[in-house]
Parts: sequence; C-alpha cells; structure tokens
Amino acid sequence: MKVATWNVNSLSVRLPQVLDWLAANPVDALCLQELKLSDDKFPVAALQEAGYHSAFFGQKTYNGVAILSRSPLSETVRNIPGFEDEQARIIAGTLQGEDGPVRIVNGYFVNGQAPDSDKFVYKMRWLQALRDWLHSQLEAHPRLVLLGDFNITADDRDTWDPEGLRETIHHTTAERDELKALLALGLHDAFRLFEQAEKSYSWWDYREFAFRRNRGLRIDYALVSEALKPQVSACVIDRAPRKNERPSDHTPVVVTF
DNA sequence: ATGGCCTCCTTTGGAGGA
Repeated sequence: MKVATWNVNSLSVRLPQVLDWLAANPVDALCLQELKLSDDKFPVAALQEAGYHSAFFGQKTYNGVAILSRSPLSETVRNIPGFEDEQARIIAGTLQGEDGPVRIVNGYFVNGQAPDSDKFVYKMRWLQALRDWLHSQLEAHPRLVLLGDFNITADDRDTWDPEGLRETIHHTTAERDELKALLALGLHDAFRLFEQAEKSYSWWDYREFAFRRNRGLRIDYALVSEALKPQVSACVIDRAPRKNERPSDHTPVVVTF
C-alpha cells in the first residue's frame, strides 16, 4: 500500500496540481491539509472522475483536511474526540489492505506562531489531546499510520539553520518533546527508517528563493506503528511539485508498506 | 531590516502561515 501526505495550501488553487500528481503517482490514499475551503466547495466530482473517493473535513478560509482513497474509508472520525476545537485539523479512517485493515490518521498540526503566543499554548494543548487519543487508537487499530503537516522539526537534521533558528517556532524543545512523546506511543518516523540524503526537507518559504537555495524544513511526516514498521519498504519526499508554477510551499511525502 | 511571499476575505490591507 502507498499512502501520501501533502499540505496543498488551498485546494481550490492546487486542485489541477493534485490531479496531475495523482495521475503520475497512483497512491492508495492521499492525505491533504490546508484545504482552505468549506465542505460545500469540496471538489468531490473532479476527484471521483480521477478514481478517488473523498472523506473531508473543511472550514472556510483556514485549515481543513481530507483523505482521498482508491477504495472508500470506513469508521471515519473528524477532529479529536472529546477535545473542543473550532478548527478542522484531523480526519481519520480505515482502509482495507492486503494484510488487513490500516488505520489512517491525517493531521494538520497547529502552527503555534511564536513560543510566547496564545497560539503556542493551543498548540501544546492540541498535541497533548492528540497523544491521548492516539494511545487508544493504537490499541484499537494496531496497524496505524499518522501522516500530515506536523509543524515541528524532529531534530537538527530537519532544519536548514539549526543554530540560527534554535528555540524559534517549529524548533523549540517543548515541541520536539511532544513529538518524542508521540513516538514513545510506539510510532516510528518512516523517513528515518531508511538512508536519506542530507538536507532533505518538505517545506520551503515562498520568500528569499528558499527552495532554490534549499533553505527548508522537514515538517511533514509519516509515522508508522510497531505492527506496520516491519512492512515499510520506502519513504520518500517528492520535491517535483515544488517546482510547479504557483506551487504549494509544501511537497508530498510518500510511504510504502 | 520591524522585510522579502502566498492565500483569503461579502477584501483593497490585515491575518495567518512557517
């Protein structure tokens, strides 16, 4: 099974690029973040014509997540049960694989803006709620993959400027400790299960020719559960869509198991 | 250099992103 994640930064703007990418990369499921549209505007028909079912959880202007899949998802969940949230950040569902069901959890993690801001407090609360919920999800669904835009660099390898950006947003010890706590539930960063090129990133600022200079961050991840880990055969970042006209600032990450 | 870019909004500049 191939599952991918891509923060598209507006599905309205990026739909043609999503369709092109799916035609060239026929994955079993594609997790999208930052749809920036309400559910009534979701392009169900265009994706259906491309051969994909859609499970989506949108909101106007900001946030919004979806899972596109070759076969329909079951047991879908929107946002973290029991955690009051105005923002659409989580969608989960189960796909039938050759070796049994696979639970797919797609997250658009909170940005947090700055470590001294209210948004950072919300980020920490959200991360703790996610961890509590995932603990029970892993018990119910041993074959689980958590994908999305995590908005955290796991360690210094995941940032173009570890010294200059130390303890700034996406780089704080508090955020990295939360990611470590997620991994401690029994999840593994699929990208790091394999030999990877140095300076591998999944996001580049639109400003300062950041992509051309490879000044980026790796903040988009696929974490696999213990049960899935032995079956993972690859995890790659596909930089190609970042070279498109009018690209998203993020690029897809694909995991194969 | 308190920036540069992109997307959205019953827009026309500010918020949010990362």
